[in-house]
Formats: sequence, structure tokens, C-alpha cells
Amino acid sequence: MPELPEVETVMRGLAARLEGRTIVRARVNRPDLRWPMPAGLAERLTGAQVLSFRRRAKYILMRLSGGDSVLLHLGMSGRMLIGPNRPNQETLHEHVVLETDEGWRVGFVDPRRFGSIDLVRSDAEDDHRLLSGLGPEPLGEAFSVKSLSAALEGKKTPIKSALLDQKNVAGLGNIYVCEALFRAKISPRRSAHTVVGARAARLVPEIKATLEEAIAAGGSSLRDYVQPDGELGYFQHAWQVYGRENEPCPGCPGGEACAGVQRIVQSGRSTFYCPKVQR
DNA sequence: CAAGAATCCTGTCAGC
DNA sequence: TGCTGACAGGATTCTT
Repeated sequence: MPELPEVETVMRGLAARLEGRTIVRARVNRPDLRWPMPAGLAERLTGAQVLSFRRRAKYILMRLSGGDSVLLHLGMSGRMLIGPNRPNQETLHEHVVLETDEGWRVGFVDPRRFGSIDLVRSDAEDDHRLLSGLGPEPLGEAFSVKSLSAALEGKKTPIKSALLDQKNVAGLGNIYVCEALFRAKISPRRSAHTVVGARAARLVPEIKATLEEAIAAGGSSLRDYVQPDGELGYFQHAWQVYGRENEPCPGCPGGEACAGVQRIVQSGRSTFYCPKVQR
């Protein structure tokens, strides 16, 4: 489920509990997730001090003493659990477990195993094959009307698909693309190269605002970004169009010729939008 | 080359 | 209640 705001919130929760701590124990419970686990992962983690965290797109990077960074992706179903360590604490699909010098336990749970973990040298994080091809961060200055227009130039694919392409902008997922396009009043079916001028000028700020509001909601609704059950980073959201097929469109005045929120499929993914408001 | 489909995997939910 | 099929918030890899 995690998109950029959820990943950001998970990362902040990890940072709040782990920065400065030493990993006293690490267990890796299976040889692979999406890809094989990096060689010697448990050994490289054990005894290392956690220096700092950062997020790149939907990846979390955890810098360790000794020069390694852990590169973590939650995939579709990945979750981080955190809490005081207790004996015989077992969770289904918990693939990696850490314990800190404070007696805290951190578990990476991922039933579908689309997530991934790798090690990368801290001084060359962005050279990793999973990061080197990514486009600009949507919340950074490098993501602008100008940069987006350049990325979309000549692309006939629908704007919805183009925004999901991490080479164009890194970190947007299905939900936030639907929501941002609704807020910018742009049809998800529109050819990407036609999103220029006033439309591009609306879209970029709406993408940023949609993400920023979600991150703020995560920060304000959770103490230390942790839910009562120890799960990091998830929070309730009120989407305007996502998951609301056939419900009234929140942008249309009641009554008139609005058929409500429609669901279509674009390159295999559900898109929710209002054909009347979004052009 | 660009664009779309297939793919990895398990859990959940709607419908019968 | 149990079964079946559709679907899930990702992103790479394969085809066309």
C-alpha cells in the first residue's frame, strides 16, 4: 500500500527510534524477497550504529557506521513493525528482524514479497541500479513545470501512466496520481504531451500539495509515527476520487449532468476520475 | 524506441 | 459456510 507519503512517515518513525542506536542482533528469515538478499546482510547489520535516514522516491535508505547503507523498498504489502522486544514474538511473513541496544525490535513484514532489501555504499547511494534512473523528487525544486514539460514532451501515453513512470517523476503512485489529477482538473486519459501551459502550471503545485498534505496528516495523526499496534507510518485518509466509483463527484454541484466518479483501467491499473470536471 | 502486457506473491472481499 | 474469481497502493522485464 505504501506511496511516497506513507514511506516518508515510515522513515520518520524509524529515524525517531533508531538514529544513534546500535543494532545488537539481526535475523534474516529467508534467502530472498523480490531479489536475493545481499550477501552477509545479518552480519553487516550486527554491531553497526544507525547514523541517519533518508528517502528517495519510495525507497528508504538507512546509513550505518562502517560505510554501508541499507536500501529498503516496501513493495505493495510491506510494513514495518516496531516495539519493545519480547520473547517468542512471532509475526507471519516477518522476513528481517533487528534488535537495538535499547531493547527494541524492528520487523520487516511483507506477505507478497514485492519489497526488497539491498546494501549499497553510503558514499554512492544514488549510483545503485534501483536509484540511478529515477526522475526528480516531486517535493524538490528540481520538479517544476519546466522539468515536467520537458519529461512529457512527445509522449503519447496518457498523463496518468506518465506520472506513474518513475523516470518522469519519482515517488508518485496510483492513489496520489488520481487525486492530484482530480485536483488539477486534468483528465487521466489526456495525452501526456498535451499537459503544457496552464494545465502543467496547475498540475505541478497540486502534486506537491497533495503529497505535502498527506505527509502532514501522517505526522499529526500518529505519535512518533507509530500506530498503537506498533505498525509504522500508516494513517487514515479521505480520498476525493480514489476508490469512490459511482459516488458523487466532490467537484460537481449536486443534481446536474455529473455521472459521479468513474473507474477505468489504464495500463492495468485502476483510475478514478470525473469526466465532467477533468478535461 | 515507446507503450502496453505479463509477471512476481499472498491476502481480502464480493458474489454465488 | 465454503468456494471462486477479481483485485490490491509497485516496478521490472518481456512483447509488440
